[in-house]
Order: sequence, then structure tokens, then C-alpha cells
Amino acid sequence: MRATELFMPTLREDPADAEAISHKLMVRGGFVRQFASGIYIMLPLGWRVMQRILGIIREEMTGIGANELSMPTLHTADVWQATGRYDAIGDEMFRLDDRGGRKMVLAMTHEEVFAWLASRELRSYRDLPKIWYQIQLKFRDEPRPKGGILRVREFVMKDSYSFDMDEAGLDKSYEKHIGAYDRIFERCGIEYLRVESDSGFMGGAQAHEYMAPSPAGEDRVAICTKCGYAANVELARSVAAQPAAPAASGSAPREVATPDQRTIAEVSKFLGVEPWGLIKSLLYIADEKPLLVLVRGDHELHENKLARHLKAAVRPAHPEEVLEYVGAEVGFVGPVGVAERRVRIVADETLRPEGPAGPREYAAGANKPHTHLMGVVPGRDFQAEWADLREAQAGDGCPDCGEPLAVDVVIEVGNIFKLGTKYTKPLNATVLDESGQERLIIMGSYGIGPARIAAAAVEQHADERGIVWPKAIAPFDIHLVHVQPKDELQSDVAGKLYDALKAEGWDVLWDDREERPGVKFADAELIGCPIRVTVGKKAGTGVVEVEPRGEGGREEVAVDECVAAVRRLWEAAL
RNA sequence: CGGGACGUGGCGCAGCCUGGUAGCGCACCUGCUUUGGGAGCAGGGGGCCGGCGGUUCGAAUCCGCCCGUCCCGACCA
Repeated sequence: MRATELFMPTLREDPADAEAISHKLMVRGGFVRQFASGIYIMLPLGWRVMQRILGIIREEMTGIGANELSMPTLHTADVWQATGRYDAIGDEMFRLDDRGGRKMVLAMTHEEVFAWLASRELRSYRDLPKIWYQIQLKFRDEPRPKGGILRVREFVMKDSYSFDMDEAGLDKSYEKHIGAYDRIFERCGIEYLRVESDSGFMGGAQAHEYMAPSPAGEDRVAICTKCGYAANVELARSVAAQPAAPAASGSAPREVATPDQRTIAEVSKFLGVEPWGLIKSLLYIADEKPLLVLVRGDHELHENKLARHLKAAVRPAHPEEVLEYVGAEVGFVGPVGVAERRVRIVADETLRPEGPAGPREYAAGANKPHTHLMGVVPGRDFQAEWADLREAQAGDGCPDCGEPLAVDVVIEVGNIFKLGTKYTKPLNATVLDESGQERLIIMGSYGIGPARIAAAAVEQHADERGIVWPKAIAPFDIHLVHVQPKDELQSDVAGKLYDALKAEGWDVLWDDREERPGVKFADAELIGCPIRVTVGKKAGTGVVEVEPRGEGGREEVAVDECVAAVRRLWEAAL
């Protein structure tokens, strides 16, 4: 394509409201424009990248026998009411009424509609297994869109759904998706991890997320480089790294005055006790009842783990509630004596007294103003229920092999869930088995965010000049910079090269604009096509330049050898 | 939802504190020159200063409310 025919609005400066590298570069490079908060326009370059990614996805989905179809994005509320999600999901769902007053929603995801279709069309075990997928818009009224294209309110998703007779069939469909997904992310040229994840409100047994490491990400994963354990920190298990607190002495807890010492850091310093010798006591509200949550002082509570343990939504208590329920202000809360106030106590496993090291003693808040207790022994001075509540930290031991874990910041680019009958049951999606028995279909659901793949690719492959696209998903394969379009000789060479390169099957962007050379070079580096061919002043002597976008130098080649030189660079490109 | 910031030609910003009817760079249009790293000169077009209300002789500027956008946290298949 000729640049003079292409809508390619590049910007010299970073947009003021962009923070993430991918956001800045995709706006500057003329790939996307923001329409409203969390709602983006895909410009021609951005849309080409999307199509490349979708092409790879389609090939790999076809490869596992999946069928593409297209579902509505405007749903009647009834299917969502049937599965209970109409009420379970709050403001994140866009809701509207039709002219007759019927409740409608914009699709956040499509389990309901796929299960509805399955319930009407799949009748026999002979119809299974099936994998259906679509590439379709999703709408989510995110409380806080951010990171440009990373967290938005309307976005394209590839979502597929598997339908099987039994768990064994589901396992196979799940494995097929793992294979396809591994190949998709590999082919797209991004670095990724497959990690264990929380099945969240999707429900279901097993779930993994595909994560692309990037500082622009919003999730954290714990990974073990030795044995391969990898999990989202919202469920990652780990072995606390820091040493245990002192062994319990026989004496009862004693009060110490700690004027104005509220935080772990303050109390630790004031009492001369390391953070891991403290108990962090956090008052939460679950089901409108108070709940004291305990973790060791050097640990962080992960609220999802708490919520999962309780099977209830939780929120931190307000300061007034803390005062009301435990009788002390925030900073002086502790576990001793709160059970008598009918406050339930849940404590992290690390504090459990039955460990190999036996009971330990800690310092904790005394539930009295400006006072802490020392020598508090879990199990003796207070009782609690035990659960894994703490967030895995870098340096913790791997739960499987004990090696230190690393924690990476990542962008979620895909996920896979074993759903079971969570959606087929309420929508009554059944088939008859060999014996004529009605059986619920076992379902799985599998998503990929193509725009997030693009953003992750930019995050992972960019330099100070612009984007360095992996070759499989670049908007064009070759950027043909025609330095002097008015020069007839150059035009002749550029035109011939354009045809020759296209004839080899490459997509070529021919920059035939009347622009200064500097502008063209800068745009080429910003847009980031894998290979640049420059037709300039030496074209008269039959010489042009070829250059890969990443590291690697520029070389001069004869016009006749240009295609071969490009092919060599193309093979070497990521 | 809690905290913070911002809103002035298409883009990036100054002006606001100390009220007097809007400016800079880039982009855009015309002409000439220039042409291998975001050109030069000359001329030109474009802004109800986010909205509403208030104070004032007079508001981009002061006050109030609202809207929008971004960032941190919470939240989030």
C-alpha cells in the first residue's frame, strides 16, 4: 500500500494522557485513537495488527476443530437471570430496556448465549464433543479504564466454548486449548506464561491464565524457575521465607505502652521486634458481620484468598466499625479477647502453632489505646480458624520444590476455564447418552484478548524510537522508504522494488509521501515494521539499503539483490 | 467508591496567583527556496478558554455546582 493512500496520522509528541509505553506508541504511531474513556477507535494500522493476530488465532482454533460463528452482543436479560449472573454482577454490566420495557444487557461474555444455543441444538451424545468460538465485542463498564487499550469498556475478544459428555472429555478439550493457545502466543511473538488462576465468578474447577510479562500489567504471578510452578498471586501458595518468631515462653502476654505507634513499621521499630515477630490484625466485614483477619507482620493479606475462604464478599471495616467491634482504634487492634466480643477470627497458616517449629510468640495490638501485647501465642492466647490468606512474595519458597519464587508483573492476555455444568444446568442444556439417559453437557470457556496481545507486544518490543513489531503481527512486513518521490530514477527503482517485494508475498508499505527524509525515517521507526528498505540517492547507481527494525545494522545492497537480502533479514527477524 | 491532578485552535503547552476581551511551538493553507534524520523565509486560516450559575463596570483569570479525562488505591471472566 502507498502511504499517500493510507490514513496514518502519526504524532510527533506523546499524548498528554498516556502513561503506558504501548498507549503512547500506539497513539503516536497512528494505530488507535481514544473516543471516550475506555472506548477506542482502531485506525487502519491498528486494525491491520488486529487482523494479523486474529488470523493466527483463527488458524489455530481451526486446527483443534473449533467452529467459528457469531453471537449477538445485545442480550435479553432472561438468560442472565437464569444463571443468576444478572443479579450477581453489579455495575460492571451495561443494562438497558427495549421499547417494550424488556430488560436487556450488553454482552460482557457469552457463556449464557452459547449454553442457550447448545440447549436448543445439541441433543445426542453423537453431537459431542464440540468447540464453538467467535470473535466478538464485549462490553464491561469498568470502574476504571486505564493503560490505553489495556483495560477498556468495549473490546474484541476471541471466546470459545467446549461441550463434552463428561469430565474426561472436558479435560481433552481443555488440553486442546492449551495446545492452541501456546501456539498462538508463540506465533504472535510475545513472551508469555501459563499460570494457575482463580476461577472467580466464572465458577468451575480448574483455570489458567496466559500472562505476558510487562510493567504495564495489572496482575502479579508467582513463578518458580526451577520446577515451573506458576500461579497468579491471588491464589499462589508459598512457603514464608523469613525466620520464625521466637519460641513460646511459658509466660502470659504482657502489656506495653506504645504511644502513637500504629503501623507495623512503627511498632517494629519501637518495640525492637522484627516485622515477622508481629501479628498484623485487620478488621473486615463479611456478610455484614465483623471478622478479624490475621497475617504475620511482614506479610500482606490477599483479599481474594480471604473471600474465597469465606465464600463471601469482604471489605475492610471503617474506622468507626473497628472502634465499635474491638474497642480500639486502628493500629492497636489485636486478636486477644476479641472472640469474647463475638468477632470471628481467621488467621493465615503461617501463624499456626502446630508447625514443625511449635508455638511461637508474637507482639500484637492490645485492643486498648496506645498499647500492644508482647508474648502472644496463637492457639494459647486466642483461637482462630486457619487458612492460606497471604499474598505470595518474591523470595518465598516454591510450594512444590522449595526454591525461591519470583513475582512478575504481567498483562493477562488469555484465560481458560473448566466450567462444568454451571451454565448448562440452569439453561437445561442436556443430551441423551448411549443408554437414553438425559445428561448435562459439560462446558469449558476460553478467552483471548487480541488487542492485549498487540499492547503486550509493544510493551515487550519497543525502543526510544518506537515500536519493534514481531514479524507475525506487524501492520506491514516491509516499510519501503522512498526518500525523494520527485526523483524519477528513484521512483523507478522504488516502484520496481515495491512490485518485486509484493510478488514474494510480503505486505509492503511504500512511503511515497512528499515529506522530508527525517520525517519518513522517524515514522518508519515509530510504526515499527520489521524491515525497512530505503531507496535514496544511491538508487541512481543501483544501490539501496536494507535494515531490520530491531538491533542490527543497515546494509547497502544492489537493487537486484534486494529481495534476497530482505529474505535473509526476514528469516532472522523475531 | 476513596485519594490526587488536569480541562485554553487538530496536538503539546503558557497565561490564571495579582480580573481589562488570548499567546507560543508543532500541525494546516499559499508562494519561493530546500531535500539522507522530525527544513528556511514570507504571507495566511482556525479558539463561545469543558458547561451552567454567581461576584464584578468588566471573568480564561475569583467563587459555587456539574461534566469530562488521566494517575494511585479499591474493584475487575
